[in-house]
Amino acid sequence: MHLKTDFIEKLRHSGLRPTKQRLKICDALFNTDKTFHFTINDLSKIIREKLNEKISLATVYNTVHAFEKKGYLKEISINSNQTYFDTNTSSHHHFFDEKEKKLIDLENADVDPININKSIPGKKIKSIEVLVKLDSENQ
Amino acid sequence: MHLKTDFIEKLRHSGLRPTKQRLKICDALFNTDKTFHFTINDLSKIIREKLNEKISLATVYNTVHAFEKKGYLKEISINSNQTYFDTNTSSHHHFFDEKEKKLIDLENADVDPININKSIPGKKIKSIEVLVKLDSENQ
DNA sequence: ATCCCTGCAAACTGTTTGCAAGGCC
DNA sequence: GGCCTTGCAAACAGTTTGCAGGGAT
Repeated sequence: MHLKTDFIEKLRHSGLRPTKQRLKICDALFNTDKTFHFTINDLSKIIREKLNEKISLATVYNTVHAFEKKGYLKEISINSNQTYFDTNTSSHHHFFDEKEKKLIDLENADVDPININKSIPGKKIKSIEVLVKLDSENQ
Repeated sequence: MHLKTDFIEKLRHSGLRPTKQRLKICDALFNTDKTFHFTINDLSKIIREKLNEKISLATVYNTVHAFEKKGYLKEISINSNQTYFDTNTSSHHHFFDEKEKKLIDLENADVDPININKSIPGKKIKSIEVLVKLDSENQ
Protein backbone atom coordinates (compact mmCIF):
# COMPACT_ATOMS: atom_id res chain seq x y z
CA MET A 1 0.00 0.00 0.00
CA HIS A 2 2.41 2.62 1.27
CA LEU A 3 6.11 2.06 1.48
CA LYS A 4 8.17 2.90 4.48
CA THR A 5 10.30 5.08 2.25
CA ASP A 6 7.19 7.10 1.38
CA PHE A 7 6.64 7.84 5.04
CA ILE A 8 10.28 8.75 5.50
CA GLU A 9 9.95 11.15 2.61
CA LYS A 10 6.72 12.56 3.97
CA LEU A 11 8.19 13.19 7.40
CA ARG A 12 11.41 14.63 6.12
CA HIS A 13 9.49 16.86 3.79
CA SER A 14 7.69 18.46 6.72
CA GLY A 15 10.79 18.85 8.80
CA LEU A 16 10.06 15.94 11.09
CA ARG A 17 12.77 13.43 11.69
CA PRO A 18 11.71 9.96 10.61
CA THR A 19 12.08 8.20 13.91
CA LYS A 20 11.06 4.63 14.57
CA GLN A 21 8.04 5.76 16.58
CA ARG A 22 6.81 8.22 14.00
CA LEU A 23 7.12 5.65 11.25
CA LYS A 24 5.11 3.18 13.31
CA ILE A 25 2.44 5.79 13.87
CA CYS A 26 2.40 6.57 10.15
CA ASP A 27 1.95 2.89 9.59
CA ALA A 28 -0.99 2.79 11.97
CA LEU A 29 -2.63 5.87 10.50
CA PHE A 30 -1.88 6.05 6.82
CA ASN A 31 -1.12 2.53 5.68
CA THR A 32 -4.69 1.91 4.57
CA ASP A 33 -7.04 2.78 1.75
CA LYS A 34 -9.76 4.01 3.99
CA THR A 35 -9.53 7.05 6.18
CA PHE A 36 -10.77 6.68 9.73
CA HIS A 37 -11.47 8.38 13.03
CA PHE A 38 -9.67 7.76 16.26
CA THR A 39 -8.90 8.97 19.72
CA ILE A 40 -5.44 8.89 21.23
CA ASN A 41 -6.65 5.91 23.18
CA ASP A 42 -7.70 4.08 20.03
CA LEU A 43 -4.37 4.82 18.43
CA SER A 44 -2.40 3.62 21.42
CA LYS A 45 -4.38 0.43 21.35
CA ILE A 46 -3.73 -0.13 17.63
CA ILE A 47 -0.02 0.41 18.19
CA ARG A 48 0.05 -1.87 21.17
CA GLU A 49 -2.20 -4.65 19.94
CA LYS A 50 -2.04 -4.63 16.16
CA LEU A 51 1.53 -3.52 15.65
CA ASN A 52 2.85 -5.07 18.84
CA GLU A 53 4.79 -1.98 19.60
CA LYS A 54 5.22 0.00 22.76
CA ILE A 55 5.29 3.74 22.25
CA SER A 56 5.09 6.12 25.16
CA LEU A 57 1.77 7.90 25.51
CA ALA A 58 3.52 11.26 25.52
CA THR A 59 5.12 10.42 22.19
CA VAL A 60 1.77 9.44 20.72
CA TYR A 61 0.34 12.78 21.82
CA ASN A 62 3.35 14.66 20.51
CA THR A 63 3.26 12.89 17.19
CA VAL A 64 -0.47 13.28 16.65
CA HIS A 65 -0.21 16.97 17.37
CA ALA A 66 2.79 17.30 15.11
CA PHE A 67 0.89 15.53 12.33
CA GLU A 68 -2.11 17.71 12.90
CA LYS A 69 0.00 20.83 12.68
CA LYS A 70 1.47 19.60 9.42
CA GLY A 71 -2.01 18.99 8.07
CA TYR A 72 -1.90 15.19 8.03
CA LEU A 73 -4.65 14.91 10.60
CA LYS A 74 -7.71 16.90 11.47
CA GLU A 75 -9.27 17.37 14.87
CA ILE A 76 -13.02 16.99 15.00
CA SER A 77 -15.28 19.10 17.18
CA ILE A 78 -17.31 16.95 19.49
CA ASN A 79 -18.04 17.45 23.09
CA SER A 80 -16.57 14.38 24.59
CA ASN A 81 -14.05 13.62 27.24
CA GLN A 82 -11.78 12.45 24.48
CA THR A 83 -10.49 14.33 21.47
CA TYR A 84 -11.22 12.79 18.09
CA PHE A 85 -8.98 12.92 15.06
CA ASP A 86 -9.63 12.13 11.43
CA THR A 87 -7.14 10.85 8.91
CA ASN A 88 -9.39 12.38 6.28
CA THR A 89 -8.25 15.98 6.23
CA SER A 90 -10.62 17.12 3.52
CA SER A 91 -13.62 19.22 4.39
CA HIS A 92 -16.54 16.98 5.26
CA HIS A 93 -19.14 16.40 7.92
CA HIS A 94 -19.96 13.71 10.45
CA PHE A 95 -22.52 11.63 12.17
CA PHE A 96 -21.78 10.98 15.80
CA ASP A 97 -23.31 7.92 17.31
CA GLU A 98 -23.54 8.91 20.93
CA LYS A 99 -24.18 5.41 22.15
CA GLU A 100 -21.25 3.80 20.38
CA LYS A 101 -19.16 6.97 20.62
CA LYS A 102 -18.29 6.45 16.99
CA LEU A 103 -17.95 8.91 14.16
CA ILE A 104 -19.27 8.20 10.68
CA ASP A 105 -18.34 10.24 7.63
CA LEU A 106 -20.89 12.20 5.73
CA GLU A 107 -19.78 12.59 2.14
CA ASN A 108 -20.18 16.06 0.81
CA ALA A 109 -22.82 14.68 -1.55
CA ASP A 110 -24.87 13.70 1.50
CA VAL A 111 -25.15 17.23 2.77
CA ASP A 112 -26.40 20.19 0.79
CA PRO A 113 -23.91 23.03 0.55
CA ILE A 114 -24.15 25.30 3.54
CA ASN A 115 -24.47 29.01 3.16
CA ILE A 116 -23.86 31.28 6.07
CA ASN A 117 -25.71 34.55 5.55
CA LYS A 118 -24.06 36.40 8.36
CA SER A 119 -20.61 37.73 8.88
CA ILE A 120 -18.69 39.04 11.84
CA PRO A 121 -16.59 42.14 11.24
CA GLY A 122 -12.88 41.42 11.29
CA LYS A 123 -13.44 37.69 11.19
CA LYS A 124 -13.41 35.24 8.38
CA ILE A 125 -14.80 31.76 8.18
CA LYS A 126 -12.17 29.14 8.79
CA SER A 127 -14.32 26.06 8.60
CA ILE A 128 -17.91 24.90 8.58
CA GLU A 129 -18.57 21.65 10.38
CA VAL A 130 -21.86 19.85 10.63
CA LEU A 131 -22.27 17.32 13.38
CA VAL A 132 -25.33 15.11 13.20
CA LYS A 133 -25.95 13.34 16.45
CA LEU A 134 -27.59 9.95 16.28
CA ASP A 135 -29.89 8.12 18.63
CA SER A 136 -31.01 4.54 18.61
CA GLU A 137 -34.28 4.17 16.73
CA ASN A 138 -35.84 1.59 19.02
CA GLN A 139 -36.52 3.71 22.05
CA MET B 1 -37.78 40.80 34.43
CA HIS B 2 -38.36 37.44 36.08
CA LEU B 3 -39.68 37.11 39.55
CA LYS B 4 -38.15 34.90 42.14
CA THR B 5 -41.51 33.18 42.50
CA ASP B 6 -41.37 32.30 38.81
CA PHE B 7 -38.11 30.48 39.36
CA ILE B 8 -39.51 28.72 42.41
CA GLU B 9 -42.43 27.59 40.28
CA LYS B 10 -40.15 26.53 37.49
CA LEU B 11 -37.95 24.47 39.75
CA ARG B 12 -40.80 22.91 41.64
CA HIS B 13 -42.49 22.07 38.39
CA SER B 14 -39.52 19.98 37.33
CA GLY B 15 -39.15 18.26 40.66
CA LEU B 16 -36.17 20.27 41.79
CA ARG B 17 -36.29 21.82 45.21
CA PRO B 18 -35.95 25.58 45.05
CA THR B 19 -32.85 25.96 47.16
CA LYS B 20 -31.03 29.21 47.69
CA GLN B 21 -28.21 28.10 45.39
CA ARG B 22 -30.47 27.01 42.57
CA LEU B 23 -32.41 30.24 42.71
CA LYS B 24 -29.18 32.21 42.52
CA ILE B 25 -28.12 30.19 39.52
CA CYS B 26 -31.52 30.77 37.90
CA ASP B 27 -30.97 34.44 38.55
CA ALA B 28 -27.59 34.31 36.86
CA LEU B 29 -28.85 32.34 33.88
CA PHE B 30 -32.42 33.31 33.17
CA ASN B 31 -32.94 36.77 34.60
CA THR B 32 -32.20 38.45 31.31
CA ASP B 33 -33.82 39.15 27.97
CA LYS B 34 -30.94 37.82 25.98
CA THR B 35 -29.84 34.23 25.96
CA PHE B 36 -26.12 33.60 26.24
CA HIS B 37 -23.33 31.03 26.24
CA PHE B 38 -21.17 30.10 29.14
CA THR B 39 -18.77 27.64 30.62
CA ILE B 40 -18.96 26.45 34.22
CA ASN B 41 -16.05 28.75 34.83
CA ASP B 42 -17.92 31.75 33.43
CA LEU B 43 -20.95 30.93 35.51
CA SER B 44 -18.94 30.57 38.70
CA LYS B 45 -17.40 33.94 38.00
CA ILE B 46 -20.79 35.59 37.47
CA ILE B 47 -22.06 34.13 40.70
CA ARG B 48 -18.97 35.18 42.59
CA GLU B 49 -18.44 38.62 41.12
CA LYS B 50 -21.81 39.86 39.92
CA LEU B 51 -24.07 38.28 42.50
CA ASN B 52 -21.50 38.32 45.27
CA GLU B 53 -22.39 34.81 46.23
CA LYS B 54 -20.27 31.80 47.04
CA ILE B 55 -21.61 28.54 45.67
CA SER B 56 -19.52 25.41 45.73
CA LEU B 57 -18.17 24.35 42.36
CA ALA B 58 -19.73 20.92 42.78
CA THR B 59 -23.11 22.51 43.24
CA VAL B 60 -22.68 24.60 40.13
CA TYR B 61 -21.87 21.47 38.17
CA ASN B 62 -24.77 19.59 39.71
CA THR B 63 -27.21 22.37 39.03
CA VAL B 64 -26.12 22.99 35.46
CA HIS B 65 -26.46 19.31 34.71
CA ALA B 66 -29.83 19.16 36.41
CA PHE B 67 -31.00 22.15 34.37
CA GLU B 68 -29.66 20.58 31.20
CA LYS B 69 -31.49 17.36 31.93
CA LYS B 70 -34.71 19.31 32.47
CA GLY B 71 -34.22 21.07 29.16
CA TYR B 72 -33.43 24.52 30.51
CA LEU B 73 -29.93 24.47 29.11
CA LYS B 74 -28.27 22.99 26.10
CA GLU B 75 -24.74 21.72 25.79
CA ILE B 76 -22.89 22.79 22.66
CA SER B 77 -20.45 20.56 20.82
CA ILE B 78 -17.08 22.21 20.53
CA ASN B 79 -13.76 20.67 21.04
CA SER B 80 -12.40 22.69 23.82
CA ASN B 81 -11.01 21.92 27.20
CA GLN B 82 -14.17 23.43 28.62
CA THR B 83 -17.77 22.49 28.05
CA TYR B 84 -20.05 25.21 26.75
CA PHE B 85 -23.69 25.65 27.60
CA ASP B 86 -26.39 27.77 26.01
CA THR B 87 -29.39 29.30 27.71
CA ASN B 88 -31.04 29.28 24.30
CA THR B 89 -32.40 25.76 24.06
CA SER B 90 -33.98 26.14 20.66
CA SER B 91 -32.37 24.53 17.65
CA HIS B 92 -29.82 26.89 16.16
CA HIS B 93 -26.22 27.04 15.04
CA HIS B 94 -23.06 28.80 16.12
CA PHE B 95 -19.99 30.66 15.19
CA PHE B 96 -17.01 29.87 17.35
CA ASP B 97 -14.35 32.50 17.59
CA GLU B 98 -11.30 30.41 18.33
CA LYS B 99 -9.19 33.33 19.38
CA GLU B 100 -11.66 34.79 21.85
CA LYS B 101 -13.07 31.36 22.68
CA LYS B 102 -16.51 32.89 22.33
CA LEU B 103 -19.66 31.53 20.79
CA ILE B 104 -21.95 33.64 18.65
CA ASP B 105 -25.46 32.61 17.68
CA LEU B 106 -26.43 31.99 14.12
CA GLU B 107 -30.12 32.62 13.67
CA ASN B 108 -31.87 29.96 11.69
CA ALA B 109 -32.46 32.56 9.01
CA ASP B 110 -28.69 32.89 8.63
CA VAL B 111 -28.22 29.26 7.69
CA ASP B 112 -30.05 27.47 4.92
CA PRO B 113 -31.95 24.41 6.08
CA ILE B 114 -29.71 21.39 6.19
CA ASN B 115 -30.68 18.19 4.52
CA ILE B 116 -28.90 14.99 5.34
CA ASN B 117 -29.24 12.58 2.45
CA LYS B 118 -27.91 9.58 4.25
CA SER B 119 -29.25 7.42 6.99
CA ILE B 120 -27.81 4.81 9.28
CA PRO B 121 -29.93 1.70 9.84
CA GLY B 122 -31.37 1.55 13.34
CA LYS B 123 -30.40 5.14 14.07
CA LYS B 124 -32.35 8.32 13.94
CA ILE B 125 -31.16 11.88 13.83
CA LYS B 126 -31.22 13.51 17.22
CA SER B 127 -29.77 16.85 16.32
CA ILE B 128 -27.96 18.70 13.57
CA GLU B 129 -25.43 21.23 14.71
CA VAL B 130 -23.40 23.51 12.52
CA LEU B 131 -20.27 25.01 13.96
CA VAL B 132 -18.61 27.74 11.96
CA LYS B 133 -15.11 28.41 13.16
CA LEU B 134 -13.82 31.92 12.81
CA ASP B 135 -10.36 33.28 12.25
CA SER B 136 -9.11 36.81 12.48
CA GLU B 137 -9.20 38.49 9.08
CA ASN B 138 -5.97 40.41 9.41
CA GLN B 139 -3.65 37.48 9.42
C1' DA C 1 28.63 17.48 17.85
C1' DT C 2 24.37 19.34 17.66
C1' DC C 3 19.80 19.47 17.95
C1' DC C 4 15.65 16.90 18.00
C1' DC C 5 12.92 13.23 19.92
C1' DT C 6 11.48 9.78 23.33
C1' DG C 7 9.88 8.05 27.61
C1' DC C 8 8.90 8.38 32.18
C1' DA C 9 6.79 10.55 35.90
C1' DA C 10 4.82 14.36 37.77
C1' DA C 11 1.85 18.11 37.06
C1' DC C 12 -2.28 20.10 35.42
C1' DT C 13 -7.25 21.02 34.12
C1' DG C 14 -11.85 20.26 33.93
C1' DT C 15 -15.10 17.30 35.86
C1' DT C 16 -17.13 13.77 38.97
C1' DT C 17 -17.85 11.40 43.29
C1' DG C 18 -18.36 10.08 48.36
C1' DC C 19 -19.95 11.49 52.30
C1' DA C 20 -21.18 14.20 56.39
C1' DA C 21 -23.79 18.21 57.61
C1' DG C 22 -27.60 21.13 56.56
C1' DG C 23 -32.02 22.54 54.29
C1' DC C 24 -36.61 21.72 52.29
C1' DC C 25 -41.16 19.62 52.57
C1' DG D 1 -38.46 12.88 60.14
C1' DG D 2 -37.22 11.72 55.72
C1' DC D 3 -35.24 12.78 51.70
C1' DC D 4 -32.84 15.87 48.77
C1' DT D 5 -29.08 19.13 48.34
C1' DT D 6 -24.80 21.31 49.50
C1' DG D 7 -19.94 21.73 50.15
C1' DC D 8 -15.62 20.07 50.77
C1' DA D 9 -11.96 17.20 49.55
C1' DA D 10 -10.39 13.48 47.23
C1' DA D 11 -10.57 10.98 43.07
C1' DC D 12 -10.55 10.80 38.25
C1' DA D 13 -9.51 11.06 33.07
C1' DG D 14 -7.43 13.02 29.47
C1' DT D 15 -3.76 15.77 28.34
C1' DT D 16 0.59 18.42 28.90
C1' DT D 17 5.17 19.31 30.60
C1' DG D 18 10.12 18.95 32.41
C1' DC D 19 13.95 16.74 31.94
C1' DA D 20 17.52 13.21 31.36
C1' DG D 21 18.97 9.91 28.15
C1' DG D 22 19.07 8.35 23.29
C1' DG D 23 18.85 8.94 18.29
C1' DA D 24 19.05 11.39 13.80
C1' DT D 25 21.73 14.38 10.83
